[in-house]
Amino acid sequence: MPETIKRNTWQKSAVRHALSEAIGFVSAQQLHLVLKNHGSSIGLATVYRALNDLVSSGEADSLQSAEGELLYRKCGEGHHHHLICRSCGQTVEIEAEKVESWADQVAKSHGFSSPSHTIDIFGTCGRCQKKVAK
Amino acid sequence: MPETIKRNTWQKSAVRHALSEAIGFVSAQQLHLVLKNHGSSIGLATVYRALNDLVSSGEADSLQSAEGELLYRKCGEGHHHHLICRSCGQTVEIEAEKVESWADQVAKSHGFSSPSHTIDIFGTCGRCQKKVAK
DNA sequence: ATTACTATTGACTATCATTCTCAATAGTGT
DNA sequence: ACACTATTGAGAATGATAGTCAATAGTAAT
Repeated sequence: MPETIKRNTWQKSAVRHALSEAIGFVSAQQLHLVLKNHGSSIGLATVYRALNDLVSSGEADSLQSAEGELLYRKCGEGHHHHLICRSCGQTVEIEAEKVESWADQVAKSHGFSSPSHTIDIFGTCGRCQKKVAK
Repeated sequence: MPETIKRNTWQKSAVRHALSEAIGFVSAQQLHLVLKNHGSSIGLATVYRALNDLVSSGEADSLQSAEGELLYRKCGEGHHHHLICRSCGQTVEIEAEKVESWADQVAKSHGFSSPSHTIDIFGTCGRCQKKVAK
């Protein structure tokens, strides 16, 4: 029933592009700032909307930071998880087939259906470790 | 240096108690409502403060819901993870030693130090599956 | 008990990310 | 070019959580 036809706007492309330039995970606010600084007149609400679209179309991944902020990242194919640097946000995509199946199995063994999971690893990357040891 | 002596107040006990009565994870707001409904005059800010204390003293666990809300739960000993029902919030504590060590190993192999992780499994529990099939 | 000290409280305000509203604008197919 | 409507942007609204500060109430010593 809700058959809304999607349109392509320069705003959406701008968000897509800004996201692909970003290193690691970025927040909607950060992206908006970057776009503004580059002279764009895009609105904050639009950035949020575009980001939501990208996530639901599978072009981007999102996760919550420790502070509850939503962070976004352009992502490759398929299902995967992340190893994220706590201080600089640098991200490494990791595969976790074993853990995936473990999670599904645990859910089933407790009678839970349609399992999904949240698996993310945080740490301090090599570069940031050196910085701290200044 | 900051050596603040903790005091025991009926408010803290109330929060502790309300938390232990709760099934699964609950939000600070929910707890506050429950306490109010039971005639307590406790303030919302105090519930938040008490909850934070409980978490940092290890008496409770916290995690973020899909909507970014912080949820709390009284917890047993040691490090563990959760299997949570999406619709009723019922929680099962699960052990995941294999996954723990896997996570640490992945972090180390990428040069990340002091690893921590977020591993939670969501699903629909047996009871809720039946409800839906009404 | 009384007192002095200060951690804690509660009502309120502030913050901050995210979402909503709605009139104005701009893709899209004809 | 034209109508149709998805999308935009500015600002207001929401909602969770944190901060402020005077008043209150644990606590230990008297």
